[in-house]
Amino acid sequence: MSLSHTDLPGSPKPNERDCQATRKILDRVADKWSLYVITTLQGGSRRFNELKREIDGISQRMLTLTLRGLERDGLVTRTVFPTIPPRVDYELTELGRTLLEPVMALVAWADKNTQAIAEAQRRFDEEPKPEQATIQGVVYQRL
Amino acid sequence: MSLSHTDLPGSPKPNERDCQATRKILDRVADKWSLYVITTLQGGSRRFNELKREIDGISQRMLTLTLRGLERDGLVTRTVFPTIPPRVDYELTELGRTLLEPVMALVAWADKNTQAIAEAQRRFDEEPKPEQATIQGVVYQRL
DNA sequence: CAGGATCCTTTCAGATACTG
DNA sequence: CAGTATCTGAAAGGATCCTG
Repeated sequence: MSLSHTDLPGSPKPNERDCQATRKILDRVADKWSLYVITTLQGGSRRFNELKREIDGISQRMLTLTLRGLERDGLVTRTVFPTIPPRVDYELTELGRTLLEPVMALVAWADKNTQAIAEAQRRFDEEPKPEQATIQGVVYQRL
Repeated sequence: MSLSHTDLPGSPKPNERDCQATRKILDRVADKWSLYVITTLQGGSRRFNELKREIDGISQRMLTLTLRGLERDGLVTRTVFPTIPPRVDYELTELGRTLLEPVMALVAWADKNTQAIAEAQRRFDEEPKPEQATIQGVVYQRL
């Protein structure tokens, strides 16, 4: 499922269409901000600025773009109330709520393994680098 | 960001440390290439170029970077065989295999809902844009 | 309040060349 | 084979200003 190269004639393409489709969905779902928006909308509908406040670090621009993408994919509904000041509510669709289950499983996994990963990182970072070598307990610096 | 708990009103930063940690993990896991590498390693250990061939569209550089990140997080092991030519095997760790379950659930979801999303996109893209308005069945172009 | 439009900087990622 | 190093164009993303 090459994205943009010339496919050689004769190259086997099992079911390239499905692969690309699945891939595109994963690209969206695997997106950092999408994930945050979805989990935040778990608690029910939110207004634009509520989302912005609850999703720490997101800019107004990225929130808009992310919401548009999710809306386009049918995962989120956008409801405009023509009041002054305007009010726009975002809510998960039925499809969006089905996505919640696998996504929350992922979040739960992350929550649970925070410690283990932090320790793995510490070990990795303390490994002797190519600039160093530890020989019989003595550290040598590469010249 | 309140991914896994509710923020009490009035408490500005409940336990930001845990949130940020979870967030970092999600950032890695939600990464496009990480997801592909993990699912590809589901079938057992792979060599570098095997991964490169099976993950279509990934560059050698991104594969290296992704593998380093996963190795650092303790999700993948890297085994070097000092042969000529060299051989390096990558394999999911125990921790990495526990990640497989939520990740595969996500992939299954994407697979299952490809059609629904494609239709939602089609509907969205056919909606009258701000440049157009449909009034009583007649389409007007904004000037 | 909820964005759209711009500008502008930073980061990402592909292509290429080189190495043990 | 399995990388590392470097360069560069493309893209992401933040900051800011403006409007219905």
